[in-house]
Amino acid sequence: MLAQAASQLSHPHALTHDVVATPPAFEGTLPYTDCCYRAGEEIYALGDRASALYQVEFGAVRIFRLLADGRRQISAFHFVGDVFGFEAGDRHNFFAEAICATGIRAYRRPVESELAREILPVALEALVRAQDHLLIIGRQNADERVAAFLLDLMERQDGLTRIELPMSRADIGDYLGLTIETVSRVLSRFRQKGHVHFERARNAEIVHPDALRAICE
Amino acid sequence: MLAQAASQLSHPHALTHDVVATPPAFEGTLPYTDCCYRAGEEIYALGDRASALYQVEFGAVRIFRLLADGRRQISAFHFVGDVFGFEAGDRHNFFAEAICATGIRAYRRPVESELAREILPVALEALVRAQDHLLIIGRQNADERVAAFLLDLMERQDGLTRIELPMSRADIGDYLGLTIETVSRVLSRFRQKGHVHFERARNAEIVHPDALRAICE
DNA sequence: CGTAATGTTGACAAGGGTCAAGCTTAGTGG
DNA sequence: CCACTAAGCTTGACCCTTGTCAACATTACG
Repeated sequence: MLAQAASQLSHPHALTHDVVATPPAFEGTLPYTDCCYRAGEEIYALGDRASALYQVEFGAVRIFRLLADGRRQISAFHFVGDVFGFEAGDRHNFFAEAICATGIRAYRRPVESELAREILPVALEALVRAQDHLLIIGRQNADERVAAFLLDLMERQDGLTRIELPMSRADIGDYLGLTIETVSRVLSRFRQKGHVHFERARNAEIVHPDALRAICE
Repeated sequence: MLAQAASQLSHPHALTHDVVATPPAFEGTLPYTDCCYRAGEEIYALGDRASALYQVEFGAVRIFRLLADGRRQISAFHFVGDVFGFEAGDRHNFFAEAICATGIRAYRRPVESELAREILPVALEALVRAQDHLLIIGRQNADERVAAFLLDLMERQDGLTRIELPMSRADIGDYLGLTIETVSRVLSRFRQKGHVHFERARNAEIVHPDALRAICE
């Protein structure tokens, strides 16, 4: 597993281009460099100059904002193949951190004219995702939110019922607008009902996807 | 007031181009037609072909989604000058309705290559707005949400402390992820504390903007 | 002027948050 | 290799914010 090799790296550092087989997002169009991050490491911070586009090669990334008192809202998780890091201005409006040992391909930001065509589809998709998320957080209860989250994870992991949850319960809570405790309680209830089986806290088998679908309507 | 003239129209219909002085969003680049809508009228529905971009000339628009059981999440309000209606695919993912008598300029959707450069900035801005909204709904309480909403309205109405709320309490609730009753109670509390003065339910004076800023941090 | 839609307020209930204790797991160092 | 520790997770008890239900007030409109 690539993540194992990566976890031994003490600092993010450039790799050669042929380490990983992730298909490039901008095939043949943009120069890039690869970089590894350990769990919890910052990829960029709010206010940093937005000078690159990023693609996840392996691992997972959380994108978030903070309120003055420390409350955190995770607006997105990114997994293998996902592209992120484009911004409205020339500065980042968010923080990005590696959730676990993570490889990132950084594409030098193309000039404005080319950039538009390249990333508009990605930006529009991100917009739809953000608005879906808004519906979930604004109008669904804890059970519905967690069910939708598990189904989303499943779909993004090739639809396989065995899923990994690389993020902590705190991450899930901050993504769904819930507390750690509520996330934990809902997952326990799903487990008791037999909808999900947890081998470990971060490895689950979705036993009855349809039960979850029925919950989030 | 243009809205008065518009409110007499019985059906949406094309206007000549020189009725309103709103600066076009795509000056000289795209052909357009103008159209009027009455309060509550649908501009487009989920699933409709996304064949145009829209700009508000006067009035206000709500963009929303529905859950199967009728719960509604308003993802955005659009006011004079705002551009909306771009989508990830070739179909609309949302409903758009006029909140009050509203004039809309519909630009024929440009070909893909031109489209990208035109609307990328608008799309990125919408993304930031959606993600801001996510933080508010996911991590702020009722007082903070309503305070942030009032300040947002104020800023978008030229920063003047006299603001209009064209939308109903139900709209505000569905935008902020609250019920009508909670919105009403919070507004009453703000009124009692002297932060806001309501001349009518939909006309307010923000007496102490800083008090509201302090509330939403 | 009368009616329906919209908004306000109150009483009560419940979903989810807070605080606290205990359990599991992974990582570390002897 | 095992024991210790810290971080992460789970569970329980309690409480608070917000939702629900209902009555009433106000406004807009025909």
